[in-house]
Amino acid sequence: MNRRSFHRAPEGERRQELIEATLDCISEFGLKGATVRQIAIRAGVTAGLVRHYFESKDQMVAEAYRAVIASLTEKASKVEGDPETRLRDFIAINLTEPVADSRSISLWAAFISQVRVDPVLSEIHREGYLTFRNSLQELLADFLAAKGKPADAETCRAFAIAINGLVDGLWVEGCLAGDLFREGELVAIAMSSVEALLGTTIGTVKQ
Amino acid sequence: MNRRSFHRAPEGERRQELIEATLDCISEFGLKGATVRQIAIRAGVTAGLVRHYFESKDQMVAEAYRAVIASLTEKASKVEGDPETRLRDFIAINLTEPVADSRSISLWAAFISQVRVDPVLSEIHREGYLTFRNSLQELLADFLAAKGKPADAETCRAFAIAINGLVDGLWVEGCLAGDLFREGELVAIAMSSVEALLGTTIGTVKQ
DNA sequence: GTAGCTATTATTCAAGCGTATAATAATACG
DNA sequence: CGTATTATTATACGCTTGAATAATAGCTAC
Repeated sequence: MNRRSFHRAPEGERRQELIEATLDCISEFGLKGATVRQIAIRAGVTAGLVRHYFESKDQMVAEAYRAVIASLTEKASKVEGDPETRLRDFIAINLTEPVADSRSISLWAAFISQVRVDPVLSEIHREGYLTFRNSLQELLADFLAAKGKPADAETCRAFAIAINGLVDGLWVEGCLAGDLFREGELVAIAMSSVEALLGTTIGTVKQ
Repeated sequence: MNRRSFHRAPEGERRQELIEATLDCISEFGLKGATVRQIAIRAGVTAGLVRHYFESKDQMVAEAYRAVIASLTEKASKVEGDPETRLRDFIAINLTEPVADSRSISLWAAFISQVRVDPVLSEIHREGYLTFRNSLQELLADFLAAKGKPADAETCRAFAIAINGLVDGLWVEGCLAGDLFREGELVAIAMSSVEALLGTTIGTVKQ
């Protein structure tokens, strides 16, 4: 009858630990391997506790997805400084760690693969995507205006779609096969590509 | 004792049906929901038959992944005509159906999410990615040479990385939220973006 | 301190999983 | 036409899953 000792965690903290453990398991073992038991082990508790904090495993996973999106977007959303600096930082942040790493894309892909299956996840995704693209669009509007270039809504929309695609695509490439690129190569390619797209320098120094 | 009637399928055909059923289930129910039983139902056979054609479920899934990559790359790999036409077709093919649809990205994402988990899938992915990017790189080399632009290996490599990223990123955007874009908008944005990147027209007509 | 609350553990359950095996029906071949 | 072959079905097995329940241990308030 050796019942294991334990300590009571403050409300909220344990929830956070469980969500983090969920993400760890999904990235390491896949959605299939992220079982309630495995997650509990990772969080250092027993399986039953999950249902004390969440209505179901599915609900916990959905909240974990929200956390992923937040971690992928929050850093880039709070860039500061003049428009040019903000644009440069936006690109660099999305293509370097911790945003660009294999854990991130594992999590992202795991959830994307469920978008068709689970309408809840689908809605969470769409919300996150639009927020991200809109913040990029505003950033571009400021930047183009500062450069004295046409910055009407339609132009900014097209640029935002293109640059969002470019950055996302390079992010995927880098996350999945970072070893195929030289140090800083992806960021450099992104910078010069954005300059070519916008027809302006963004303050990067050509080698 | 009503044993269900059945017909014997020609060798290879049944394998193909099972792989197709596997992909259907993964895209509709996720990797988790793609159980042997569900796959068998989709294929119109009983579960036991899977093990008659494949050593294990995992092996069947790996072969299914090969099929996905093939379907995503084969159309774009056999573009024909002069370099300019081939480049244009390459872009258009990747951003319109059937390559760009929600089923494709569900499958792609499901496998990407397993790349860290399963070394077999990881190797299959890397192989497919490099093949795809190299064919794009050759395409660009031909195109730039035809346009009388510098086409050294390093330049082509950087362009291939950037354009591959751009196309992949737009592909993801379109697959996940096609309804957010106007008809043909993504292709148009891709075309004009590639023109800006390469500093050349590629024969598209500006609206 | 100690009574009460609840966070946490321990245990149990039915359902579903991948796989193994044996029975059977469709085909191929002499 | 009969027989061997094997693709297919049917059934069973051991294991894992998410969830429900009961027991218990740590904290808080008085």
